[in-house]
Amino acid sequence: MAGSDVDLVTLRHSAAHVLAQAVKELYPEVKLGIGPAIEDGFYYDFDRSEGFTPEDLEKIEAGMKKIVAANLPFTRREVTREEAESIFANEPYKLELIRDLAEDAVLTVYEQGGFVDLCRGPHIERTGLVKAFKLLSVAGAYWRGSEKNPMLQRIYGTAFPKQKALDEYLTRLEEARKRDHRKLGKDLDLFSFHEEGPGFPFWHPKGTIVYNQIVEQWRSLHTSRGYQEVRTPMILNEALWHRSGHWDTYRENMYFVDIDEQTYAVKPMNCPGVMLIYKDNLRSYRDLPMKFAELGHVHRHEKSGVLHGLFRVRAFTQDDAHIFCRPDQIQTEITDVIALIGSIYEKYGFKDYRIELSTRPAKSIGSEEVWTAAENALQEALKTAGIAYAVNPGDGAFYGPKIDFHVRDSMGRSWQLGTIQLDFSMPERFDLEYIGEDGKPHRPVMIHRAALGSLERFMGIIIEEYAGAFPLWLAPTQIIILPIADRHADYANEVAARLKAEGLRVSVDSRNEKTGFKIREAQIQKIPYMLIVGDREASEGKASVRKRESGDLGAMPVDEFIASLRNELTV
RNA sequence: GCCGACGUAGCUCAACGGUAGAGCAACGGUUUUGUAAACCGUAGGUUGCGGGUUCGAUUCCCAUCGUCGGCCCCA
Repeated sequence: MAGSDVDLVTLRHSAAHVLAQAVKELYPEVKLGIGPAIEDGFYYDFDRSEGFTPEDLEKIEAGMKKIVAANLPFTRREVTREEAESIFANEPYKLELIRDLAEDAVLTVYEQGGFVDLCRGPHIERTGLVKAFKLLSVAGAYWRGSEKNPMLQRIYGTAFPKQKALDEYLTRLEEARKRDHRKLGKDLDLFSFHEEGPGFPFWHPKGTIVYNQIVEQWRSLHTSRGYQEVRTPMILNEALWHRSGHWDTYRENMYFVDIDEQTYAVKPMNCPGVMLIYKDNLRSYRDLPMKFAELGHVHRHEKSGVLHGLFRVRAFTQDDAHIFCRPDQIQTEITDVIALIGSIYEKYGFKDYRIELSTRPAKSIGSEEVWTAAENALQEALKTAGIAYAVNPGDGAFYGPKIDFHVRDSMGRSWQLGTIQLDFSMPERFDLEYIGEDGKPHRPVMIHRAALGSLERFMGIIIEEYAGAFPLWLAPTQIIILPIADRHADYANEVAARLKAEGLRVSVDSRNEKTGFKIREAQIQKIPYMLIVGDREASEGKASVRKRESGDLGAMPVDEFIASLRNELTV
């Protein structure tokens, strides 16, 4: 398997070279950036003032087909720095790359059909091997990934060894589009966005039911593990944010309001508010750990270009919690949090997740010693728990290092959900204390953590995960009752009342429509169960059950149906 | 924020310089219906918002807001 992965990478990298060759042949004035293979394909960056139109992409694709048909050999050649500089004399970006290569680096170029590119390789043998490829899109991308650099035109494409694999990939893209949460959110009437508040989601009744179900599950798991739920204010005065360090490190993402000649900030994070709760009482070593959970609605002024449905919004609810503990409790606490997060994911079928440890970022607060201590503590906790993890240098929060949970969904996509952040700085800044066994004040440690990350993003993820077909416990409408004709409405309402009495979410479709039509609509609305009731059912106290996934299950007594739902809900 | 594309009825789309059109949904009627779409009719839009060009703009130009695909960021 590993072998074939490498081949795919090589194939795509070579396809990127073919793309660059085609572009250079069509538009010789274009300057080359870089063109690597990426997870699902490849891209190549070009500097061209006019950009590329979809028609240009078609021409380029045709050019690539010719190059593939010519079956040109790729040849590798080692060159001296001087040779390289002369070959790429008209390619400023390549020259920059050459300049930045280590003194003793071996420079290589690859050539096919007169097109030469600076490249480490490897490549496939001949262009004819690029059998199945397609250019997908064009987008701006900063040279070397920095917004300080010029923006180049990036052409994305993908390539596979066989046409069948390419077709399957394109079908998969199509499938992913069908389950896009933005589309399903509209189709299923879950939420909306409006010009009046870009990036601020509006939860409709059905979406709110799903949201509340998630919260209910979250809440019961937390209270049973000793968390105490709190709520802190949405806006707090400027002084607090200076003290927390947000003013200096996070201000550009914050909203402010001026009232009574004071500046208030809308909270972008919940921690400073919770600090005040901790400080409101004298704490004993016996009180620790204290675990304050908060479904905190935070606002962050994200740049307009990054907004993306529910995945990236400007107001969201973190399933936050702050654990205040003694230094000797860090490991147990972190181990507990890891276990809790795992049990929350399990309910959604997310069993495949990986953990990453992120260390001190460039923009941060706190001393070197404190950071090292915090990073070591997290690492120790992970090692003791025997959990494998990768390290992301420089990716931590400004107040401390963190562990992130990345889950893989049913479509193989990865999402960052949970996070555990260890913080020695904030307790320092807020001068938090607890009285130890020795009767003297000591500094507690704070652990910030979230399991779902943001309820909004999580909703987006599970909408796509389930393609809108929520499991019974989450479904906005769990059961819809479909009376065959007007004369069955009373019986339908009677059955509905019995189900409602059981706490089930049920509705009755008594419209003047044919049963086939009502079933079709209920299927499109992805309602888990349909109960069809007519003369036969009414006379026997039964209901014909139709399940969303498996269709007609036949008639059964209403009690029996209720019992089976009870059973399904407790699994 | 940056690059590019796109905003037409509740939804999905058409018309692309000459008085804005379809399907679905909505509403009214007929039908009383048995496991994924009955039939007939009615209504619905200062074409995102603001300027400009033109005899005339949904169509061309400018600006602005929003959305989409990426980049930089990020829960």
